[in-house]
Amino acid sequence: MIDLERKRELYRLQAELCQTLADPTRLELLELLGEGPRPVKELVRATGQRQAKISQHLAVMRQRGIVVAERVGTEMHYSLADPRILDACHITRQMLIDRLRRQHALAEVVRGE
Amino acid sequence: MIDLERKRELYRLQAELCQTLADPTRLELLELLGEGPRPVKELVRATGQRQAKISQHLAVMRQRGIVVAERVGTEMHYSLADPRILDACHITRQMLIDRLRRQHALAEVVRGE
DNA sequence: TCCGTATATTCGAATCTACGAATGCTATCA
DNA sequence: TGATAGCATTCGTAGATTCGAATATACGGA
Repeated sequence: MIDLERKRELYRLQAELCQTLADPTRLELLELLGEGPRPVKELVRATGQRQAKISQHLAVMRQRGIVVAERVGTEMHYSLADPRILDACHITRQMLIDRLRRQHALAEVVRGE
Repeated sequence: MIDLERKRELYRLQAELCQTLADPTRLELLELLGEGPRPVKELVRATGQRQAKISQHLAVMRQRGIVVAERVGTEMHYSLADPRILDACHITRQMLIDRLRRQHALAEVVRGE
């Protein structure tokens, strides 16, 4: 690779992005936002978490450019900055589901012996 | 969703997987392993990092089932447990590259004024 | 069996992260 | 101009993470 520094910098940014995805609440929020823009109130309701917590997580994702916010009257509407983030999430999720299935199948075999 | 608990547990596991990806060295290792199984020595050489550091990161990924290790004579050969992990990485990376490009284009416009 | 190469583990310090609690800000409406 | 609803921010703390340094383990060859 010609520019090693640039490559390393990209890995650093990518790690930062992954770090932002590394929280169950944030993953749930992203899924919710996948269905379209949503006010904070609705996200709080759907997740059942405290308002401050949701707001903190939204702030993290906003700072990292994963979601964008827009004021609509008295509400703040959040949406995905780039829907491709969901593609990545769905791949990792499918990997997990497949792994769980394999483990389950293995457990069946062991149980049957 | 019928089983909210199961959904939450999946988000937890998914967050754990993302957490494992949230390190530049580990991302670099995954890319290297994408080209095929590699001995630790080679990974140390390619990254230019200390051996202990590489071994620690490999241990983390091994424990989380992202890579698998096999002894070959005196060496340990590591490989990807599921190549789909690279698909997810490439999506996030492409998102970053596109974002950087947009920022660059915007900088050009500003500079030209 | 002793040695060297290859790899793994342990430990401690520095740094980061998520959460609850409390508080602040802003727009609408009476 | 309060008052209220909706949301953001700050702060303190418990727990997690990363790294280097040191040390341990495993295997093949002499």
